Amino acid sequence: MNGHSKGPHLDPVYVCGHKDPMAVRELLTRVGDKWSIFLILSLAKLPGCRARFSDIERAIPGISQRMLTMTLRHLERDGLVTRELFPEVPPRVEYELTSLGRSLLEPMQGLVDWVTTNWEQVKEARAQFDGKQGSNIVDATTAGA
Amino acid sequence: MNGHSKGPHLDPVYVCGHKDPMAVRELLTRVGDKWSIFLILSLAKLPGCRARFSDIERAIPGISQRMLTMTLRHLERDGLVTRELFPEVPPRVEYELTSLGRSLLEPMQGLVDWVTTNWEQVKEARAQFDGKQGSNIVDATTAGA
DNA sequence: AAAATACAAGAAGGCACTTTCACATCAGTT
DNA sequence: AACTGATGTGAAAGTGCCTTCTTGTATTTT
Repeated sequence: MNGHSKGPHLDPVYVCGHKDPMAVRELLTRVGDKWSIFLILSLAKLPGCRARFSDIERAIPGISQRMLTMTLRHLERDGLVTRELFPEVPPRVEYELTSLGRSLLEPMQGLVDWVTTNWEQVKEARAQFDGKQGSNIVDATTAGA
Repeated sequence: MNGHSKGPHLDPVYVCGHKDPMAVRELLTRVGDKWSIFLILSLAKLPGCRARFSDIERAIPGISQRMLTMTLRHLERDGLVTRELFPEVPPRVEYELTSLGRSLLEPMQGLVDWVTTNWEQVKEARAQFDGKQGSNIVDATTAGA
């Protein structure tokens, strides 16, 4: 219907006969980088889903000014946050989740819940898998009694 | 409680006073790579959430054998898919979403729905943002009548 | 006058993720 | 005897994200 042409080096192919996987991957690419989810969930917890630059910086240990700036720009570009500059000195800038950004919180919460419920299982699966790799080389194929 | 030591270079810090953002980011790191979501959603659509290697390969245009193998290994390691090798010649291998993997489909569907509903808005926001950058240099600050 | 503030952009480098290409298996087919 | 099929591994190269460091502003404080 609408010829969507942009997107980060994604072939305009409808995978599996649907366009959903393509678009979902774009979303995951957008939100799955190192810092975006921290920004989104941090803003979500603050009153009015709003905070200034330095507040977010403090809320996310380890983030650099550069990455905070860049991540906020990306989210702003995608319409998920707004940026409001108050021309004071020193400057004050407030970021806020847009309604679009807040609408993303619901499905995000679904992921949060899934992780809360199931992450332990994932870690166990990893431990078991890694254990098998290192020590138990002998398997049914080679273990002909 | 349990000293989890592995994980992709993540500081053991509880961000925002919760551990959720950390774990969610781990999940997004896991599932947010270039191909994982295609694999998961492809398997989800197939009968029994099960398919062989070459079927998945055909279902995902552009994926290389190497990336398909590696992505499947990662998902297997995390307990999201199982791998069953039939020692035939030529070999046959079937992959299937585990119950853990299938439980992830529900929150994933939440993302799919959000994208279906809102992605157009994201694209519009991007277009508008990119437009402002290029041409409309003059803003309220410099435009003192 | 020098320092601190709050925010942000630029350059340079490292590292991780991806891609591409080649190679290996082993029975059945030509 | 060479080829094909189905799955997978290894090496090498490319690409882009992320980190770190530096520079900048204009006012208030010391």
